[in-house]
Amino acid sequence: MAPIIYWMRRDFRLADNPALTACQGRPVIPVVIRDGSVTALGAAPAFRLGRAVEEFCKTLRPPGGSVILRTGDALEVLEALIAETGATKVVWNRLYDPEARDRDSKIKAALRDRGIEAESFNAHLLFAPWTVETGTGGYYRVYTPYWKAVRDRDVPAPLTVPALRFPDRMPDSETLQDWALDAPMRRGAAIVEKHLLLGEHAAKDRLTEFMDRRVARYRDDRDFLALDATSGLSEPLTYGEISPRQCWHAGWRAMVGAGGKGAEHFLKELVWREFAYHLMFHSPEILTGNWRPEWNDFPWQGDGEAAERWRFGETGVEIVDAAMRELYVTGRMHNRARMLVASYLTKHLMVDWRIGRDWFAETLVDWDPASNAMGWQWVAGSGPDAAPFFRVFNPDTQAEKFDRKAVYRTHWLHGAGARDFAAAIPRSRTIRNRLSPMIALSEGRERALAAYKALKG
DNA sequence: CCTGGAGTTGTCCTA
DNA sequence: TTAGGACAACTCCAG
Repeated sequence: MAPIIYWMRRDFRLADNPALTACQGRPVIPVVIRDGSVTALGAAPAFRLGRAVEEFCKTLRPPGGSVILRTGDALEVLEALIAETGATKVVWNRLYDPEARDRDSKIKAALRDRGIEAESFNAHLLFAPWTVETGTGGYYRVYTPYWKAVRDRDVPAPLTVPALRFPDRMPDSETLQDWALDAPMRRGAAIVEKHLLLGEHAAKDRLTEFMDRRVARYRDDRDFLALDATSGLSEPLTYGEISPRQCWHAGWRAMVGAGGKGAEHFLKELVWREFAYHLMFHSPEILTGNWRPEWNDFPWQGDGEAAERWRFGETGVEIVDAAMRELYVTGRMHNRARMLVASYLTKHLMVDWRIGRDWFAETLVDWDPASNAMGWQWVAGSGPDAAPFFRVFNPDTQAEKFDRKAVYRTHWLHGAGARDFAAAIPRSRTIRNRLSPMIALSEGRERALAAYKALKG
């Protein structure tokens, strides 16, 4: 019986996996292709992708199955595998960024031209971007109406784990060692590794634990930087180790149960992820340009000393520096801290939001193109449904509110986190403590607001 | 077509 | 000490 090729990209799970489920009954050949979309990844996302592949291989059942690794143009790799194995069908779960859509649609057409079945599925999102539209047929530019439009929709129940079988002889494969996806991380890899939430089992356990123990307090506690009060699920969601549908149904069960308002807020956060994809699909320029073109005239600062000090937590503003260290050591950052450091970079330092976007793309293990671009433009003020520009975060006020006892700052500036940071950064760098801020907080605020005012006038 | 309510996450000053 | 209003209009979106 001819095998099916299952092309894996961001869906490293067995449960609720439509493409994998479509492989039932025939021998399946899972393949990961190192094409341009992989080589273009930042250091942390590339490293994390490799770990996702490795972990997925361990969960494959029955044992004996494996994931085939190949390098090259995706269509050429798939065609080579078809020739080698006699496969007659290729399946995958869709991605929604513009480059992937362009690549995948061409591949689908090319395969079908050659008489190969090609089928793709939605697994990465709750709501395919084109299925949500305003009353007049446009796309949503404001979150709340988007939320109201989708919150009561039926979401299909998650699929169960399919029964798989593999060909008697698998095609040749490269190895993860060959790929060396962790190489750009250098000595940081071993440190970030300790903080990963890795694999399908761990993600499922985390979701269960979150719904059992944390979600009821989510609304009240999620902003406190030193608490483990958020879901922490962005990372496995990015790599598809858990599906948004699994999260959605768990959230709904909690909301009608003991989770209440906290669970509702969790669902809204999940829908922010959907909204980001909705925007990226209908307005892909959000990835690269100021979504509001008037911001093209804002005097954005380029990549200089200010940006470099920001990246390595040397701004002299403790809460900002602590957060930047958290990012470097763990590959993640608390949601509120992300807003705060983004506000500081784009407003107090007036550095172009794209410089921050790129650093996050380099360092976040939960990096997602849609959420990252939307988040940066939201804070910078240049995006859809953005915060008003006068809404400038004051790092001192934020620290007083959300890190009152300085537990977070102390950990990253003077405690175990500081030691991890010292061990993670390039050897060529020396840690500089007690730096003076580049600009006083009030002065930075006034300067940014003045530049904004000039823009409007 | 018109109308009107509303808009994730803030800060600062004044009374 | 604390609560309320200003900050800026503007766009979005449903009815």
